Amino acid sequence: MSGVPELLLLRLLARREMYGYELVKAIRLVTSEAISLGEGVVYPALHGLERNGALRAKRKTVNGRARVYYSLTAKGKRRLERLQQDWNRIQAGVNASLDAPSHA
Amino acid sequence: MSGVPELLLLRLLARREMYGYELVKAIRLVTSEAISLGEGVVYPALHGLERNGALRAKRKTVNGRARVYYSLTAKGKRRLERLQQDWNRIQAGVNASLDAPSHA
DNA sequence: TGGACATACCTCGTGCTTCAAGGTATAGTC
DNA sequence: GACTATACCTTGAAGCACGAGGTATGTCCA
Repeated sequence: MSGVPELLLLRLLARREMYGYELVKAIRLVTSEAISLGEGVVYPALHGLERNGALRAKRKTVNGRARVYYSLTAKGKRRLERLQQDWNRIQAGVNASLDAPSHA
Repeated sequence: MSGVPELLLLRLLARREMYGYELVKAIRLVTSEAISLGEGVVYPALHGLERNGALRAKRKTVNGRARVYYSLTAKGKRRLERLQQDWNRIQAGVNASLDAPSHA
């Protein structure tokens, strides 16, 4: 039903490559604290997306810190588009319910 | 994260009392097929909401058919308001992420 | 020197939600 | 007598999300 975490990750990574820890903070920031995904959600999600070919991982060391940068593959782009459609569909459905008249 | 099914059920029941089978069809109808909750989702959800005092159940027989009508309690109304706020928060967060600029 | 804090990665166990599939029974229709 | 619609329900499996924990390095300050 949800898949929101995956959608957010893919969307951010569609713009530029980022690493896990950065994504955790970026999501809090972009959503003005409305959504806060813990590391326990983000890391497993990234591994899963890499495993099924939606993401590509690249290891880099910056300031003596090991980072794992992720970027979207073609498959990941397709997946993002589909999740985005799903989200729009659900959003429309829920909002219709919230606004709906007392019903016929 | 989600709680969408619960939100939809409470929202519909806030307008008028309804029974399970009716709710299943109403959700499909109101959301133009965008969201379709099976009976395996709806019945357990209703039972759970009744158990914790958000709903009141009333048995009626109509046309020889046994129906269980549900209506909101005061507690259910409060729960609905909270879920609705959560939903708005999440919706805003996700949409902000979708629109967000490439980031600073 | 050592303590605290931020950075950066990770896993594990638990529990909740959701789903599809199946099961019962009555009423109406052909 | 068979099929469809109404109406209720449970169960088992799968997927998701979360908090709590664990490791290690760099920085800053006292």
